[in-house]
Amino acid sequence: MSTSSHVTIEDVARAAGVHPATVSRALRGIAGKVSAEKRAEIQRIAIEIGYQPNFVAASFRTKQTNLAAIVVPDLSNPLFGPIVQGLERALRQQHLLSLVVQTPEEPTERRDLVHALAGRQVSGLLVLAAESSDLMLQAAKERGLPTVLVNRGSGDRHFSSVVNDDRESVRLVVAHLQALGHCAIAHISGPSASSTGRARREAFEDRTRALGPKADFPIQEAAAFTRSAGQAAARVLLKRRPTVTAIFAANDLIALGVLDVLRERGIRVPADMSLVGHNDMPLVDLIDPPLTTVRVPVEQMSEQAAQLFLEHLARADLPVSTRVLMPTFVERLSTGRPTRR
Amino acid sequence: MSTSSHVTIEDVARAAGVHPATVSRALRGIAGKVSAEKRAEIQRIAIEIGYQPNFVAASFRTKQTNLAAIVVPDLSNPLFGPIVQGLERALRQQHLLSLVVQTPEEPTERRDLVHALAGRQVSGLLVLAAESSDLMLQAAKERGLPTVLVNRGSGDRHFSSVVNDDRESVRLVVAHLQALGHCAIAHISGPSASSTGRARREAFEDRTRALGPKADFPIQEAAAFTRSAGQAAARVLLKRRPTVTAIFAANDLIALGVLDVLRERGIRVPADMSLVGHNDMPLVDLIDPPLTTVRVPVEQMSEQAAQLFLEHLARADLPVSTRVLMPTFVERLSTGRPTRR
DNA sequence: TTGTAAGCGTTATCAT
DNA sequence: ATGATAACGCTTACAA
Repeated sequence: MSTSSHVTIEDVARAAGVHPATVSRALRGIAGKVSAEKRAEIQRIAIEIGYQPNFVAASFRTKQTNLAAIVVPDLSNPLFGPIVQGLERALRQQHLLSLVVQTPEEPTERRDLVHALAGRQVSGLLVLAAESSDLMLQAAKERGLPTVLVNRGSGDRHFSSVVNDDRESVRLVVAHLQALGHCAIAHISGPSASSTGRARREAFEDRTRALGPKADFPIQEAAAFTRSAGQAAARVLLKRRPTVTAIFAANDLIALGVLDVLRERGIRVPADMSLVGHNDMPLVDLIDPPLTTVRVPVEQMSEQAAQLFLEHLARADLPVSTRVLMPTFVERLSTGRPTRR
Repeated sequence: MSTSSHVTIEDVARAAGVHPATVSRALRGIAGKVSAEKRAEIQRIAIEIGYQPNFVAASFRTKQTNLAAIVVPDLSNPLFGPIVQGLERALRQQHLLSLVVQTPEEPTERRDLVHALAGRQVSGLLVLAAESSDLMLQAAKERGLPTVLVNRGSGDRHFSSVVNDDRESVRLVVAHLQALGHCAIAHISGPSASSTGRARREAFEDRTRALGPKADFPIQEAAAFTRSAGQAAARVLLKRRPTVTAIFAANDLIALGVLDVLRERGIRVPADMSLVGHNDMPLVDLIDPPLTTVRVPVEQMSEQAAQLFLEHLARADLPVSTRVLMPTFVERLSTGRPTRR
C-alpha cells in the first residue's frame, strides 16, 4: 500500500505491540524463538504497514554482507561470460549477490580495487585468470579476504583454485595431430607471465621432446590471449618456421588470430595447415572451418569454484586446495592429414 | 604493517589526539574544514596504524551505497557481455560498483530479486532486455528505484531507456536485399512479447507493405532470441514458404539457428538463400559465411545508459527519456543476388 | 518465549 | 577549525 517508505522494525514493533527484538526474530523465522501465532501476526502487520528490511543495517551489525566479488579481466571475452554466468547463478542459490568488476590494467589500480572491495566488506573474491603474483592478490591476502582463483593456478599455493588440466589438454591435442600424421607441430603459447600460458607450453615441450628434434616443434609466444596477439605471433611463426603443418594455439582467440593470418596468405585450413584452439568458446563451431579445440568444462569450473569459495567462507582456516578439471577433445574440421608441400 | 584489522576512525582519533569527527573530515578531504597540517598528520597516522575505512558503516549512515544493479537475462549471450562491460566501466569511473544479477525465469522470482536489491539499498537499476510490463519493473517502480532500460524501449514511457533505432535497422536491411534483387524476403521475428521483437516486426511490415503482396514477405515468429528458437522457426518457415530467397533474422543468434537448418538441408548461403542477422555479435564475422548483419552501437549504448542512469541518480525528478541510437549496416558474405530456382 | 540494552563505525548537526 | 553528541536500523547477549 505504502510507497517507498522508511518503515523500520521499530514501527512494526509499535504497531504489533511487541519489542523490536521480537520483530527481528519473528521476521527472520528463528526457530523456536517466537510463538507461531505471534510470528504470523507480526508478519501480517509488517506487510500491512509496508515494512522493507534494510540489509545494509543488518550487514553493518552482523558484519556479513553476503557479497561475493567476481573479478574478471574482460567481460566481452566470450570465454568469461559463461563462467561468470555459472558463478553468479551458483552464488545466488546460496544467497550471495555478485559484485562484478573488471580488472584494471594498472597493477596499483588493481590493488586499490581490492581495497575498495574489502572496504565494502565483501565476503570474498573470485578472481578469473589472474596470476598469484598479482599485486591485487597480494592485497587480498593482506586484507584476509577469502579468495579463489578461477582458470588459473596458484604456483605458490597461496590461493585455492580451480583449473583445467592443461597437461591433459596438450596430450589430447598432440595425440590427435600425431595420429593424423603431423611431424612438425607448432605451439603458439600464451604469455609466459600467465600460469596457463606456461603450463600449456611446458606440457607441450614435455610431450614433444620424445617425438623429434626441437626444431620440428617450435614455440612462439603470443603477447596476450587475444585475437590480435594471435595474428602477430602467427606472422612471426610463419616466417621462422614456414614448414610446420599444424599449429596448436593456446586458446581459441589466438587461434582466430592465426586463422586471420592464414587466410590473408591463402593458406588453406586444414588442407595446408591444421589448426587447433583451446577452450571451445561459444560460436567456434560455426567459424570457417569449424575449429577443432579442447573443451574446458566451464559449468563444472564455475560450480566447483563457487563451492570451494563457499567452503572458504564457512571455514576461515580451510587449507588451500586446487581442483583440476578434465578437458575433452572436440574434433571439428580445422584439422586433417598433412599434405606434402 | 598490521594484518586484517579492526582499526576504526576512533582509534585514529585517539592516536592523533583529535576527535573522531575531525578524522572523518580529514580523511574525506572536506575542503576548508580541516587545517592542512592536521589533515596530513591524520592521514599519516591513519596509514601507520593500518586504518581501513568501513564503507558499509558509511553507507548505513549516509544511505548512499554507490551500488548499481545490472540485471541481465543471460551473461553467456555474447551480445550482453560487451554491454555489461561498457556499463561496468562507465559506472566505476563514477565510483559506482556493479552488482550483476541474471534475470530469473519466474516473474515472482524476478520481483523478489528487485526487492532484495532494494533491500540492499542499491542506488538504482540498469535492466537489459526486459519489457516494461515485467513484474520486476513494477517492483522497481513501487520501490522508487531509479531505473534505466537498456536495449528495450518502454512503450508506456514509464522508464527511461536507451535503444537501437529498429526502424532504421529494418530500412537498411530491406534496402540492401531489394538492391540485390530479392522480391520474396522473410522475417524471422523475435518473440512478440518483446518490444524489440515487435518493433522490428512492425517496421518490417511497414517497409514491405508497398513492395508487394504480403505472401512474398512472410513473417515467422521465433519463440526466443536464441539459436535453437531460430532453428525451430526456420523449419516452420521453410515449410510454409519454401520460395523465399532471403531471410532477415531478428538477431544474430536466431540467424545462426537458421543457418544450422539451411546447412542441414543443403541450402547454400548466399547462393540459394541470403541471410541477414542483427547486432553484429562478436565472432559473427568469422562464421561460414561471414554474416551480413546490422551493428548496434554497443559502446554508445552502454555509455549513454550509464550517463542517463547517473542523471537519474542525481535528480530524482528527472523526466523519463528515451535515447535512440543509430545502427550501421555491415555487409559481409551471407547475402547476394537471388538465383532463379 | 519475550524484553532490555548495548553497540556496530560512520557522519551530520550543532555548538564552541 | 574542531569538538560533542546523536543517530542511522538492526541483531544479540543477557535478563526476566
